Order: sequence, then C-alpha cells, then structure tokens
Amino acid sequence: MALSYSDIIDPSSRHHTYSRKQKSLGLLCTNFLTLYNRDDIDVIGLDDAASKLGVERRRIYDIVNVLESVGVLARKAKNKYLWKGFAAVPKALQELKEEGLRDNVNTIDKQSNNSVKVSGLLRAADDDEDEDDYSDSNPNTGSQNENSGIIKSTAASRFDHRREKSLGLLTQNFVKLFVCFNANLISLDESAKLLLGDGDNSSIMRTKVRRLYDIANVLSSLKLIEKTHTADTRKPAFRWLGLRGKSENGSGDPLAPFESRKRTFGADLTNICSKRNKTDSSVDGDKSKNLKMQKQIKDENIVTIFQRDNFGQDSQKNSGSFQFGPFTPVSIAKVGNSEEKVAQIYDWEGLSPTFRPQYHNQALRDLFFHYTEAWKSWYTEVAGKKPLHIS
DNA sequence: TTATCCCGCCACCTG
DNA sequence: CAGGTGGCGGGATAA
Repeated sequence: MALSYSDIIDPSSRHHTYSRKQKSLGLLCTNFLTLYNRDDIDVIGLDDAASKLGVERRRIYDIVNVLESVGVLARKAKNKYLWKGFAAVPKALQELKEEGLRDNVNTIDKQSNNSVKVSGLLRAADDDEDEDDYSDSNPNTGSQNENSGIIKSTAASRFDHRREKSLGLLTQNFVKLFVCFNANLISLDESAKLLLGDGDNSSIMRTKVRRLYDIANVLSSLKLIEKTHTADTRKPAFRWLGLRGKSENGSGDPLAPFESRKRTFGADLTNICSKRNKTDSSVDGDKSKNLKMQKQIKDENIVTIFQRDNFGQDSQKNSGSFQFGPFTPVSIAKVGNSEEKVAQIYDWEGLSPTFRPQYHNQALRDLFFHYTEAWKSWYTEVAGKKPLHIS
C-alpha cells in the first residue's frame, strides 16, 4: 500500500533508500512558493500547506518563519498567513537595512573573552544564561542599553527570551549581514561567529549552525542567496544574490526575476514522503495519507538566476571569508547599470552619515573600515560628488 | 571525516 | 487547558 512514490519515479533511489534531498527544506520551500505564488492567493492556512505539500506542520513553521522575515508572508492569525508575495521583499530588505544601520549598530560590546556582541544588528546569544533585552515588538526598551553590565532585568529577560533565539530573528540578522555591510560573500562560520558569537562552546555553536543551514536553504530557494565556497579556503559560504537588477525605490516593479513565476495549476506539489529509517521496516500505511505524488518541479521553472558580476577574491579580509559587494576595492570603478546604482547612491547617501559604528572587534572594524573607504572612493568617482567625511 | 540538515520531542505560548 | 508554535539537538545522509 504505502509504496513510496519515490521508489518509482526516482531512478537514483534504490528501493527503500531514504533520500534526504527529496525532503530538504529548500525543496519544500520551493514547492511552497510554487504552490502559493499566484495572484489569487491571499491567505494561507498552515494546515492546508502542510497537507498539500505532504509534510508535517513543523516543517511549515520553519519555512514560514523565514519567509516572514523577508516579507513574503505576514502572520495574520493563528494558523493563517497573508501572502504578500515577492513584491514585498524589496521593501522588507530595505527596512532591514535601515533598521540594521539605524539602530544600535554602534553599540558593540565585548563580552567575556572574545565573544563579540553586536546588539541589535548582530545579536549573539551564547551564554546559557538569559539574555538582555530585545525590543522590536516591545515598545519600551529603547536602546538605552549599551554596555554589557546593567541589562539583567530578571523579568524582562525571560520575556523575549524565546524570540531572541527565533529562526525569524536569526534570519533577519543574517540578511542584515549582507545588506548592511553590503557584503557579497560570507562564509558559514564567519556568519555564525558574527551572528551568534564566537563562543568556544562548540555545542551551542553546532546547534546554531544548524539553524543557519535551515535559513540558508529557504533563502536559497528564494534566490536571495546561494551556497558556495570561499575562494581560497574551500569553506562553505553564502553569496548574496539579493534583488537582481531592480531599483528598490521604484516600487512599481517588484523583483524582476520573481515576476515570471506564475504557476499553472494542476499537478500538486508535495515532498516525497518516506521516513528516514529509524522505524525502518515499518512502511506502514498510516503515513500514506498525504502521499501525493509529484514530479519534482524543475528548478529552472522556479526562478531564473541572474549571475552577478564576479568579484575578485583578493578582497578577503583576515578571516579570508568575507567578500565585499559593489564596493569591492578594485572593481568599484566598473559601473554597470547606472540607474540602479543611482538608487543605491541615494540610499547610502542618506544613511552613511549616521552609520559610524565603533567596533571593538577587529574583523568588524576591518570590515567597516573597508566599507567606508571603498564607499568614499566609489562615491567620489562614480557619483561625481566631492569626497565625504566619513569617520 | 566533515558538512549538511531532517526529524520530532517537548517547552512555551495563545486563543 | 487544548492546541498551536517553534527551539533544539540527536543522529542519519551527503560530500
């Protein structure tokens, strides 16, 4: 009865062989997007999604949380999410960027030994102990905290304790890493350190890195990032793809790449379901309830990938795992699409004067230093303005 | 071996 | 209090 469909359609899968690829969060997300990226979609029910996609609710929460972080979805009520669509992504990213730059970016404090903390933008929660504040949805809590001492209000701490570690927040901070620093490539452990603190506590780190993988998978599915490796080392890294060739302030024209994806309905989308061994032999039928068959949607059907200009790999910092975007030292001169650049100029012009963090962390300081230098140079050169006085 | 990351238990939150 | 959420990390699969 419960003959796994994968046994039939997937040539690579031996009989009972379990293939995690078929159940990856990325694929699930892709299916999810394909399923709901339609004009007539307004509200999405989690149960509906779970059953249509043939997965447990738990997995839906995973993707929904990160999708919400980039604006594709918005929570409406219990079990209900509003489909905002990809058109909402640019705005969400812009907001993340501004939020990241505006807020307490400039309050980085060094905690115990070398565990770096960047309150607000890059939040590290390494200690098992409770954490400080987290505002966002909490009206009070200004940014009055800036030093690691005072903030141990017992009550407040447990308040957002859960939220602090949420996948959604981590997603946002991860994205901020790219949009605020204008980074193009960040290695896995670099981002892990920046976001989660360079704890020597490998156990916690491991857990957090797992989350990073989760996030990366759905962001990859969105084509906001892609997985690669650092040029020198072969270490895993993420490349920011972002909003390919669109001007954010335009607003009339949402993500071009996403635009084309209108799905013709008919075939249903599910992730092939065959449990990871564990209770191996029991291929019992009860699971088969939502085993809808599907041909895997081809990737190219989903989103077109626009390759960004390849940046040199000489721009590695000491860590060798951070690569800069448009402001890459050597390549800054080559201005491509002037129009889109102008949009960026506008943004940065407005934001830069307020963005002067004092980093105690060497890597971050280098990073920021590089950024400002490159920006000044680029600004002068391309925008034809007189040099700014940053920092 | 190391890199990935699925799976589902169970603590928390909400309605 | 029941049911919805989602942190978390064991351990299996992929490279």
